[in-house]
Amino acid sequence: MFYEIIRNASINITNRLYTMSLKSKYNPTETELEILQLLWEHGPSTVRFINEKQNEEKEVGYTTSLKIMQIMAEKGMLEVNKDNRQHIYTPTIDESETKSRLLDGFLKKTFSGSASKLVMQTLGNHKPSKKELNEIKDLINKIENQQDKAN
Amino acid sequence: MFYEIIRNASINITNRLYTMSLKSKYNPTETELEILQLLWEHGPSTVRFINEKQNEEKEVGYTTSLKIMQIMAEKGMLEVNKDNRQHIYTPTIDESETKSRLLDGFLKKTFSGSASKLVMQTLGNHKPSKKELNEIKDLINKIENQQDKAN
DNA sequence: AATTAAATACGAAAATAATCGTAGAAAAAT
DNA sequence: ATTTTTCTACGATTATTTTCGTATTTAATT
Repeated sequence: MFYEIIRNASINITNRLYTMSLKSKYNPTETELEILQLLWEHGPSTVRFINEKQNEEKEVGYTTSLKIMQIMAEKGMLEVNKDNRQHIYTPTIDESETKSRLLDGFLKKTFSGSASKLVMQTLGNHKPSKKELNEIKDLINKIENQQDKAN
Repeated sequence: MFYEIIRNASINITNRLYTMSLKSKYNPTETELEILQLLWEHGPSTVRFINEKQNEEKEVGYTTSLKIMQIMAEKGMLEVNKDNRQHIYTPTIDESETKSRLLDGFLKKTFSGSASKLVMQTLGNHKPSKKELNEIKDLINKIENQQDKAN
């Protein structure tokens, strides 16, 4: 029953470790990222489920979702459990790691790598709530403490 | 002498106002953004100049730069002064406006629109300098004051 | 068991982005 | 004046991403 998924998992784990160590092989395209987000949010899913979620936003043919998810699996970004007819797809890549890599790229391309520019611009455009502001301030304090220690 | 550029300018100003009002017509591609950055940084430039700057990073054929800049002009993102043989290209779109639009898109696609998540992630990955931290803190204070006033 | 419904497999087409080669025009150098 | 260099114009090609149609397989329904 579970052989397949377990076998897949172990293969993909080595796979992931390997490719991760040789530096961020995965650059999800826009559509791929959309699907990753859904999978991260809802956990392992069928094509049908993902396709329906996508259709809440915009019309996407079923075979379109299918094809893309198959390609993602081919690339190693997803792993597939084929035990049942409805295959189940799971991301092999870590959400926050992937996002921070995407962030890095965006930062370089758009803000010439200046993190503070980006932060300022973001805060200027979208005022966060009080609670969020406090979280951010806490983080800043932590960073400052670390810097002080370093001196 | 200057007729051409002035005429172009005025055309493009109305153009810009028009298209801006119907919501962000310009979604520069990656290469286009690269070129925009160079133009914003160095001011109106020739293809040759841009191409040489690009080549400091990676090899790009001259006609490739040319073609892309021509396309950008066609789209209305750049305006061209053709008075002299070496055409001079100028962005018609505003740097910070464009960047904040790109930021918005990225925020939606990658952080489901949560500005504070993005800020936290950014600060976590790239610790800014003391000076930058202070700037950010100032901005946060300003935002907090505004919020207090609103209550 | 036969029919219908719901998946996947596969390949091709459409859309978009990026690169380049070649020709011809204009200027600069000889 | 001729040659050489430096541009732009233009079209074609390549690469990548996205979409979709059709065939086939598998399961569910009657």
